[in-house]
Amino acid sequence: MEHDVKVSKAVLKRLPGYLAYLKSMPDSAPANISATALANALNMGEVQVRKDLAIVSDGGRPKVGYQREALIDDIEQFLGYDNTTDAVLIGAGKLGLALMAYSGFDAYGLNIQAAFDINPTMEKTEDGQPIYHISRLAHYCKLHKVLMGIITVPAGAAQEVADQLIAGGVKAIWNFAPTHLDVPPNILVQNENMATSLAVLSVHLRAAMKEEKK
Amino acid sequence: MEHDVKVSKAVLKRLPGYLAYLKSMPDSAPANISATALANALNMGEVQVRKDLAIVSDGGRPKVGYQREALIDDIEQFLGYDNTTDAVLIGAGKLGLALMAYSGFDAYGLNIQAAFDINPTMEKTEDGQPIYHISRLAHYCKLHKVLMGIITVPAGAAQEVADQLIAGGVKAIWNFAPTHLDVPPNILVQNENMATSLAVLSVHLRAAMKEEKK
DNA sequence: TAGATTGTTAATCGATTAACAATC
DNA sequence: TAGATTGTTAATCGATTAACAATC
Repeated sequence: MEHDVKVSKAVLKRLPGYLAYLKSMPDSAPANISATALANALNMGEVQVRKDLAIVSDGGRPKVGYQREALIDDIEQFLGYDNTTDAVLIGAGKLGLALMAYSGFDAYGLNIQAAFDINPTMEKTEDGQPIYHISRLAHYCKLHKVLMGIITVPAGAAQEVADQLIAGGVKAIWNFAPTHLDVPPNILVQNENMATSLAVLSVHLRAAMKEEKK
Repeated sequence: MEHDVKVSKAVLKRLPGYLAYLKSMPDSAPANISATALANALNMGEVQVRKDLAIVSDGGRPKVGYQREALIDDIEQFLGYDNTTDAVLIGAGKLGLALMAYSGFDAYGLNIQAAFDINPTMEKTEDGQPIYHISRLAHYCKLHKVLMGIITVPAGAAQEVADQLIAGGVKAIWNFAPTHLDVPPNILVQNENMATSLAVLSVHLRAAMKEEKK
């Protein structure tokens, strides 16, 4: 388990897939699983899987494979799912409130403490998280040492919100607004942009239709 | 504008970014824009931007750049945003209904015709799109020549839904369920998996905190 | 003309895949 | 021992970046 190695984003994005598959296996399944089996199940190259697993695990045994439970733990630990990250969310609209209500983030160690909005229409969410006016954002982040901000405001307001978050000491931003954010190099912006997915789908569809006509 | 060239996913994912930026410019801005200017605004390499633009546009003029309006049209046409794709959505839960209600997809030429659910609690969405029982899915897709399916059911039901979609002739699947889908090679699955984003963010945060302690 | 900007050709970089030796 | 599986080293592939010639 080489923790100080720089891991590429490509690898990081594959790890949750392994994790989900391993967790989906019934308890009655064998206690061990080989990289080969994992690769086949997920339609991936077995060498790639093996290399990825080598990063998070301290090794499988030839002819036996990896211990399933241990591997799950290793991936979760590597991804930091075992200790909680506090986050705030800005933009208590439909999407924002849906994310606040989503309970599944617990499993990833993400805890959305509070929401902020320029015009809070209620004091608390359904689940009791407070909704504050956006003017208190930076101060709140500093006070509670919040490290992650989730932006679900309209595109036009996103940069301003990002600036406030950074002023408050936030180190990572999960950006659902369909716009580019300008941030210092030490701040990570992860864009959750549906437009990019739609672009890929749309072009594939057109190509598929052309193919059909032949 | 080389349409038959195979374009990598990496390029496709960058195009919406250019498009959004170009569209966000005020009408009062100059009619021309250079790849250099675009690159600076989006913090990208200028050669990369120029190469990407060369794929969709039939060329800019040295010393002048690209015509902004024409470039917007070219990108939209390339991405197929100019002609509508019909889609169905399966899983009329919170996320599913939020996507149905989102009006912004029009801009990408996406039209979600109908929703399906294993247990439809209402006949129509707020906006009047019908919600059918899932048993009618494959038949509906065939009848209406639907090419895209959007899966927002729980992970355990996703594969079954995907199979039905493919049986109905769907060629592209937008998968919001956090699970791997097994599909034939000519079907495109685009995964919208928050877990992958969270993995990237989580690992970055831990590294940032380590850095701080030094 | 000079200079900004384009588009192309070549070099670099990084990630994936293939080949193979080590091990249980 | 034989064979499955691991982990590593080398080769390939693709994408990004750098260098440069073309053009308005």
